[in-house]
Amino acid sequence: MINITLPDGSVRQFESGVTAMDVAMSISEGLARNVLSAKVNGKVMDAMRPINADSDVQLLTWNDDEGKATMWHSSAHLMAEAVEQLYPGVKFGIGPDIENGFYYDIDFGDYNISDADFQKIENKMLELAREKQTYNREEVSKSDAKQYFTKKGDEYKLELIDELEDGQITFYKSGSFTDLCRGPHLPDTSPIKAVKVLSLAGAYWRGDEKRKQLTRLYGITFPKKKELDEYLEKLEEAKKRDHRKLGKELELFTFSQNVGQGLPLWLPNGAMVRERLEQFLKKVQKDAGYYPVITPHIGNVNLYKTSGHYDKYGADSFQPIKTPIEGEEFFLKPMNCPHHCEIYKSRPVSYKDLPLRLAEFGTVYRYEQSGELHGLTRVRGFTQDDAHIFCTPGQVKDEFKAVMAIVMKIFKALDFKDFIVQISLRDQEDRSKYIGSDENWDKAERAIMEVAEESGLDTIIEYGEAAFYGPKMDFMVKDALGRKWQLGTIQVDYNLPERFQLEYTGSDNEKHRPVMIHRAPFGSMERFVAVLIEHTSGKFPLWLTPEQAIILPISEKYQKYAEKVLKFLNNSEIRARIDDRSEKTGRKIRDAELKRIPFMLIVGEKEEENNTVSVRKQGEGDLGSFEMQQFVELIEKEIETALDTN
RNA sequence: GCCAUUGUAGCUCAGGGGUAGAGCACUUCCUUGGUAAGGAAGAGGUCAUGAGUUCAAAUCUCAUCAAUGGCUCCA
Repeated sequence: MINITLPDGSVRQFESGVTAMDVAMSISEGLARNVLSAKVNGKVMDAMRPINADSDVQLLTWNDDEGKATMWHSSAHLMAEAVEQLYPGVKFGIGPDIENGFYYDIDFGDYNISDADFQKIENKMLELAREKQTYNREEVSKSDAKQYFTKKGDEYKLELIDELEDGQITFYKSGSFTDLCRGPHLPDTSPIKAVKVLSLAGAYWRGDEKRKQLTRLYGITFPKKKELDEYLEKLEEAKKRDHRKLGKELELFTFSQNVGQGLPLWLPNGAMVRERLEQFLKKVQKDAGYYPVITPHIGNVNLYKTSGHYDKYGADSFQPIKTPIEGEEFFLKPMNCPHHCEIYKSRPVSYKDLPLRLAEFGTVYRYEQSGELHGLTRVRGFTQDDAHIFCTPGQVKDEFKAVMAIVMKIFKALDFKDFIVQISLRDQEDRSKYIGSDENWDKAERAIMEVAEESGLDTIIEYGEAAFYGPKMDFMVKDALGRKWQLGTIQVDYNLPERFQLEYTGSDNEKHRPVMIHRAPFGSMERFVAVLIEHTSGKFPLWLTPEQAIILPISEKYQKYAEKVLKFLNNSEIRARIDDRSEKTGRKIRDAELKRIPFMLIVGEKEEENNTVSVRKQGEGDLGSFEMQQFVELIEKEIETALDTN
């Protein structure tokens, strides 16, 4: 007999070889029906795997993330089986579960699959799922595994097997499909009641663009049809918050083929939002001891040879522009740091001048691959809220912390709560991607790790994500569709000061090398505004929004009074306008609501008599009657609360 | 850059080898209306661009450009 400990601490005795499913059955049949897999001593495995020793067992259902993962991974196998039956001879890459569903990378050979095939695949999957196919685990020797896939002619699986150790290889069979797989899987296909093949995309085998491109089929499954419908509806809702859609509707920005791909044109509304963000940060930076600088949009090629950008990115940049007579070459600047280094060098620096903080909203141009461009989040010309802090090695930590405080201040002012702090370090295996000595890198990485530790923020570490000149701390947020984007970034750099031979005179009267901190709290104005649009679905905070209030006269008779109200608001620095169209009030309200104007001031006979305004808040409705000064105070208070970041 | 899909009025979209369609937006007129669409009339398009097939191309073919979903990349 063995002891099985359940999550509530209770212990039950079973014969050795009991399965998690048996355990579930002993509790209730209903529970057993919902079990997808089980966590045994912290490891997720098949509910049908025998347990031979005392163990902690947690039964996993659709309510557990791991349970969902099991279901989706099994669904990937089901989709593969359906595809194999419909298109015999296809070969399979990998088919994992992902955050929302699963995918399978498939080599369809000559067949040109398109989304017209989805329905057919879905129907086949449902048909197979109804057969209640069991997922059978089988341990196989390396040679048997290779023999199976050699016979099948699946070179992708053979490549995967080659990298596995003999004795560690398992197959899972379900219906007519056998896959090389670690598991775990569902007991059988019966929980899969609703399926959707979502999209298809090319995906390089093993993520290597030099290798063959397979077709990646994305899908998702649910135990209930209703849940699938809800999921699809949620996706539709998310699309409504897409910044590209809202950017058009609210007239924030646009693109023109005549200007060029990835080169955003900011419309007046968008420019107003962006300018206010810039003003906000400028004030914060002024208080934090930054000096503004301004540098040109191009720089001599030699500047980038010095910085190392030329070697690293020269071939993948917009190519240099040349002077007609001398033939001198200039790059559109892809970064502001080389220019700022030259500013540092413009005069001798004493340790008393440090930290020197040079800030610039610098527009940079990068040649991004055409397939990568995406609304305002990935563009070819964008403005960084850049600054470079030159300091002594001893000042690095305090400066780094001060920058983090600025990032937090901004996130708080804009109510960004959902962000990930990522520490991006060197690739542990391949160091050829980086410039600078190991010693400098170690110093920089250590500094960031220490600051992160002391900050108490939850951080994740990603190896291989560092910039080529130094490690960084990135602030990541998700967009409406769950895609992750990097916004703010703070980078510690010992390398560029060396390349540019930056120096300061210390108190010992000797020359020393400063350390550079690159930082951009917003990251890029374009990307930040994009994410802000999606997070607020276009309802910008009151202090940012282009129009804070709109005055809606009930009829032309109250136009004069409306003008009086407007004048009062303008004198109080409130951005407002009158909707003087010959439309009914209901219509004016509807249009203002759709334009996300925070406050609607309805004025008619009543208001004119009492010298008041009727206030309606966007998305909330009627707030009642206010005196003008009262309304101004309402707005001022809301802004003050939002910007009170201390 | 690669794979797939798409490109018709300012926007959202229907249509489809034989004279270009709708709703909204826009303009004018009527209406002066109290918390999410008042009414009428009008104007607006080389059907992304270029070539080819055809008596005839917005429609079929090819190329180019751009957009969308991914992959790779991201200083």
